[in-house]
Amino acid sequence: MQVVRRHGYDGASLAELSKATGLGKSSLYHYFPDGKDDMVRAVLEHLESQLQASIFGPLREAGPARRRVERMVKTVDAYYRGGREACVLGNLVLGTSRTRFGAKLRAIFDEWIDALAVALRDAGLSRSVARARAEDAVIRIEGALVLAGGMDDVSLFGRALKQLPAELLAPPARPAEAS
Amino acid sequence: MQVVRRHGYDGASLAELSKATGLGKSSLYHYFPDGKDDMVRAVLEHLESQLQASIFGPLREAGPARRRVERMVKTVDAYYRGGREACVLGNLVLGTSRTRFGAKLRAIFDEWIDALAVALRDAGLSRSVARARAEDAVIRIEGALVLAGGMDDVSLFGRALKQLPAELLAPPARPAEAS
DNA sequence: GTCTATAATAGGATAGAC
DNA sequence: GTCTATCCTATTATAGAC
Repeated sequence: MQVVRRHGYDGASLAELSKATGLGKSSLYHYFPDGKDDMVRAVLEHLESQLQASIFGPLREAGPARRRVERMVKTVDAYYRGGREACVLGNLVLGTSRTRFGAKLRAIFDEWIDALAVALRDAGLSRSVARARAEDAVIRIEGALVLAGGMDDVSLFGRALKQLPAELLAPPARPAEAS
Repeated sequence: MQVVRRHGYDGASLAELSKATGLGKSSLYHYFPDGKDDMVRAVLEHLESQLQASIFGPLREAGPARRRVERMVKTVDAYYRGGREACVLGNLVLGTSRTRFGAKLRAIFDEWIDALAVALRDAGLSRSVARARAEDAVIRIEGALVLAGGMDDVSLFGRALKQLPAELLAPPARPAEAS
């Protein structure tokens, strides 16, 4: 997963995957007979259950909505190491890997948005506002990772994360925000 | 530029660059003696002057700030073809290309944020709020491209762009927004 | 400046011994 | 299940004719 998140699909060579896992190429092909595609699929499966356990699940649990959102922010911050690590998903939204793994990528993004929207509904927001803000949150997180990486300034990521709870949980009175 | 924006650095092979430009490999090496790095540097130079002419410049021109921001949004929408095209910059914020072109990437993002902050200051916002919101705008644009790509739903990009002017030009009274 | 041809290497993938 | 050895292709890059 680290290799894919750092190099993307095309940049993740078998040599690097071998080094990172400690497995020789033959062992990799033993576990993943279909080659690199198979390995990246496994990365996405692993990522999905990781996210389910650490982010999506907690967002749906009982408890104050603000707490659940703040917990997500903390977990996200840790997961991306404060903006120093890139996003596996963002990295695979590119070139040929996008068409290869499109369905899974979409599913994971969707689970994320859904789980966050549940928390926002519990905070009293309408279904459509909750959905729109949940999308916005993911947009901000992914965008902040890109900009923090491009500017080589992780404080951009920290600031974006810090703003999230207030923006997401604000009263739904903002002008252009449709119900 | 199209090849780089669609495939990223690692995915942009000389074969594709040759096909896209209509130049044979030898011709490419004639114009770009240092190979692919040279070509991508040229892409970034070209992109920079394109953006200066079509986005950064107009953002700094005289005229109502709202108009200037709306014009940027329109140009951005056209440039990314409504979310169907990826971002060259976002694509190069990855793997080895990030360290190779880091300085240029940072410079271009910075010019963008600076130009936008000028417009926002003209709208009456303080220097620090203008800067923070300008960063936020770039974050949203890049993030919306990632999510629209990942979800295969360009309407996410359209919606994010549509919200931008109002969010950027809102009165600076929002709670957690430092001066 | 462009072409054909060709290096030289890295990349993905497989064979077969152990 | 792991190892060494190897294949094949794509890739970056160069040489030299035109």
